[in-house]
Amino acid sequence: MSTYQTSTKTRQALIAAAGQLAAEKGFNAISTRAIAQLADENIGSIHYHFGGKEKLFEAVIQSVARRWLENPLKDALVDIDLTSRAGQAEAIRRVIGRETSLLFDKEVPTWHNRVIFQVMQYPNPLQNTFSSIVTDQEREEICRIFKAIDPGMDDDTVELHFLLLVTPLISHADYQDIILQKLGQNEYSLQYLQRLVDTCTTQTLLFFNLPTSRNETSHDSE
Amino acid sequence: MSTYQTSTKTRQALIAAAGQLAAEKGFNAISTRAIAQLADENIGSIHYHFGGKEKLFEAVIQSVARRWLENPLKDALVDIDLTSRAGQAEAIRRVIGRETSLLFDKEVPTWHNRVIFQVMQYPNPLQNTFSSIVTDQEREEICRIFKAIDPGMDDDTVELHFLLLVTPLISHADYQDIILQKLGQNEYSLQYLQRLVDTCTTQTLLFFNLPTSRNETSHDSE
DNA sequence: ACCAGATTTGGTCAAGTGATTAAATTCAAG
DNA sequence: CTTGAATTTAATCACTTGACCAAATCTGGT
Repeated sequence: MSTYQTSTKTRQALIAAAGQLAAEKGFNAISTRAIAQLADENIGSIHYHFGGKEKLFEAVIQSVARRWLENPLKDALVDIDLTSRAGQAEAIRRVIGRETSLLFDKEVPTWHNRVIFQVMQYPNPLQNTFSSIVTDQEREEICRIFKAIDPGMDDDTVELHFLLLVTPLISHADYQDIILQKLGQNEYSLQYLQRLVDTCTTQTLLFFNLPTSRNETSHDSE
Repeated sequence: MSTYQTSTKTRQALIAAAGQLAAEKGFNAISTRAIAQLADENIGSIHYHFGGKEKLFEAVIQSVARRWLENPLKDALVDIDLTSRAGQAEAIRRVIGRETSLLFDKEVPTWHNRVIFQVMQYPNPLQNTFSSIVTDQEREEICRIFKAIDPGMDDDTVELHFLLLVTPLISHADYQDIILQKLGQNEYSLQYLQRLVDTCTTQTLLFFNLPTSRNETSHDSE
């Protein structure tokens, strides 16, 4: 009747193991046996708990997506007046800040980000799952900001600026290993992340001639 | 004796097929049989011509890297005076322009870029192959530019700006399929690429307070 | 036309694949 | 403590994997 205590533990172990391996080798390249072994669970459990390999992968995506679902971008922007230049600048700042927090939160297992990008690389069913849950809403909100900054902007240009805003962050998550190797660190330092956020923000604000300081309207560098 | 005509044709067919499949599913997820079938060659040929699956993959990387090897960044910058603000600006312009050409050249099979990023995602032997051939030199040249722009810049900051310069382009190549889908096109239009280049360039030049027009020297006090 | 070496072919091999299931085990509720 | 459902286990299924090889075929030089 009721569920066992061990049940959710087994599920979580399998999800974590699958995510970890998928992050490393890609979803196409991992076997149920490898997952079960890493999770220290039986192979049959995958079929029992999830109904098969593919369903397990769906659960992995859901698990990763939860972080975004719990922090809707819309909520973070709800108090902002997009008609003022200062409000627009603040919106840009929050978008970059929030995305950075979500991507580089030290609480989050390192495989989370990589799983996302494994999935987004090439059209596949899992990609649709994640897009429809997360990416689409994000894009919509961010595009709304750009439309407010320049109402005459055509759709392609909006998409371009959306991409220019998020790709540096995405790449930093995507290529975390190589980048950290070059930086000689084993995780992004707070200073580095702060500088990343600041530089991205400033570049965007400068480009749109928005106030770079929260209190002023004129623009100055550094 | 001499080699047969069909030999290189077979090799090329296998490399192309392997690249195509690796672009789609990743190097870890493709089989020699699938490669041989797509190439319309016999499975045994892979072992005969390359000595095994892994060696074939090495050849794929070599094949992709050739484009960069034939266009060294150093050559593109050889006539630039990095001590002048105008020269620094021109250097930035050339870096972005050249990288865009290399990445989005319509002559190049679409699988080339994706293979690169499949390989760069996670530490593996193929990654070292590509890094040592291509990435390391690129980074060194670009970092030289930033050191010229601001000699006081520390190494981490140089790396950061190196990344901010190239990641928008890389992501555009990396996530080509999703982006094009959103743009409703099947390849990047010249206008879009031009706007991408211009925007990236302008953002960087504005940030470093470099002259954004080729004829001016600098339009601000320093 | 002929030959020697280059290439291709089709097949075998052990190892690994995902799915499935019956049997064994564990646990919460009565 | 008993009971019956929830969970775990280990084994089997048909199938694919990369490597390898001996035989067959092809090709360029003579």
